[in-house]
Amino acid sequence: MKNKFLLEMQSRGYLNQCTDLEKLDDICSKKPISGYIGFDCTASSLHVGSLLQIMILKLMQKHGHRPIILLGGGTTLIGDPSGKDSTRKILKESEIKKNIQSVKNVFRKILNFSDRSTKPIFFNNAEWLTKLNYIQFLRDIGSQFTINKMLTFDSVKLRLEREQSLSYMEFNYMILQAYDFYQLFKKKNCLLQIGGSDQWGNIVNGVELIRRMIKKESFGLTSPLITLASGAKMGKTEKGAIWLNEELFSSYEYWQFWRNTDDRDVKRFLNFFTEIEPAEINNLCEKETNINKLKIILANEATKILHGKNASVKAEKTAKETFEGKGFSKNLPEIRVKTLDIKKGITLLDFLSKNKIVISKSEARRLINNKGLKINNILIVDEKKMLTENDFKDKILKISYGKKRHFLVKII
RNA sequence: GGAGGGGUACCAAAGCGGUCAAAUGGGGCGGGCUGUAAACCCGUUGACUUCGGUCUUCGAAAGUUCGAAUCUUUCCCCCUCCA
Repeated sequence: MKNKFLLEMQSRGYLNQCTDLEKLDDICSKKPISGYIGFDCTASSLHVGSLLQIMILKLMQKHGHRPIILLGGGTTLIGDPSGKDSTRKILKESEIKKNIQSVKNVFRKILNFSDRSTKPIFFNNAEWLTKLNYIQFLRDIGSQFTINKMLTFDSVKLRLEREQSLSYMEFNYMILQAYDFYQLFKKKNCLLQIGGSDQWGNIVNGVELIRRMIKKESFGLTSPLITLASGAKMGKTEKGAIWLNEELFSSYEYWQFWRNTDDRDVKRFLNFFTEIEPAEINNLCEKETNINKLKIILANEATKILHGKNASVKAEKTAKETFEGKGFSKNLPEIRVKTLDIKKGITLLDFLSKNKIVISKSEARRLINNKGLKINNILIVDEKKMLTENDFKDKILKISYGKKRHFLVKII
């Protein structure tokens, strides 16, 4: 391999499988290409599970290629059966529209829109999919696919083997995705489709469709499925997803997410989720004996890419003040209360549940009994405690839920 | 279409008339150790509570009973085998 883009893909561990790596290498070396990745719009934000794909788009830009982002307004109407045991709930068109708008913001933050030659292009496949004429589509596109072959794809095969139902609607998903690639190829000369390893079947179908329809060559490439050292899938934790949109997951929480990376994942993640050169990462990992320093670098770099330098610096400072100092940082999540409410007095239990720090008062009682609640770093033992003005210093008070979750309560 | 098995908390799985807010394991949460990691150890894991209890929960509804996750009926859903 000689192409810098592909070489870096490989050394960062983004490369899993490619339809024809040698030829792609050749083409990429000669001229800039366009490549696309499709994203579902089933939620108003993407989560870190999609971040690797976005990093790949960013890497394309770095090496002068143009990313195309396909937001699946049309395919989200159907639902991809890949890797799913059951049909997922079907969203309303209006919801999908809203999701698309919201998801676009993440790309605007992460990718570079100022360089003309690599400026990303957004597409919504609803543009062509919703206009299809069924009979025409069957004749032109449907005739290119055999059921025999479709049945052999994992997304279908696994469902059938497990005797889980697969609706005719979902069965069509792969054809539609293949058709997307064909459309992008025609519209923007998009030569490459990238996706997670679970997308391999869908991608190959697209490559094949293009070959059959217009006798042109295109390429497919997949990235590996990332799992955490603990075995869990990247992106969702028990507490909820690690969202990329700030409204759903603050930059401080995001920084904390990376800061809390498992030791065993640190080096991989530096390669996956930062823009530090791979050689430099090797160097760092060899030189730095304190792995926590590396985790801070990871958190800083990853946060910078999504939320910007300022947010990253602020998050690091907040973390430092909160975990290393005895005082409390001004940048912790804030809860505002009115003077009057405090003057009247409120039980701690009511306060915690009213401000959604706990889900129920039982949870709060349990927490106190388990020595997990602190106010201004002082352990609370009395579950009947009242919250009064005396608990505040300069109208501020810190509540800690365990060692990691802290809130500032301000009287306004 | 025929025969059988099953639906229990976040998940898996026991319980099969009262002592069941429901064993056990996993997961989660809190604490300890430590490094905001992992491993390990301890505690906790329906809601409300004046800490006496009260209310809701074992696929859904109705019923039997002093008393039902447990028994009966109907309905819904899943699985296995045969056609």
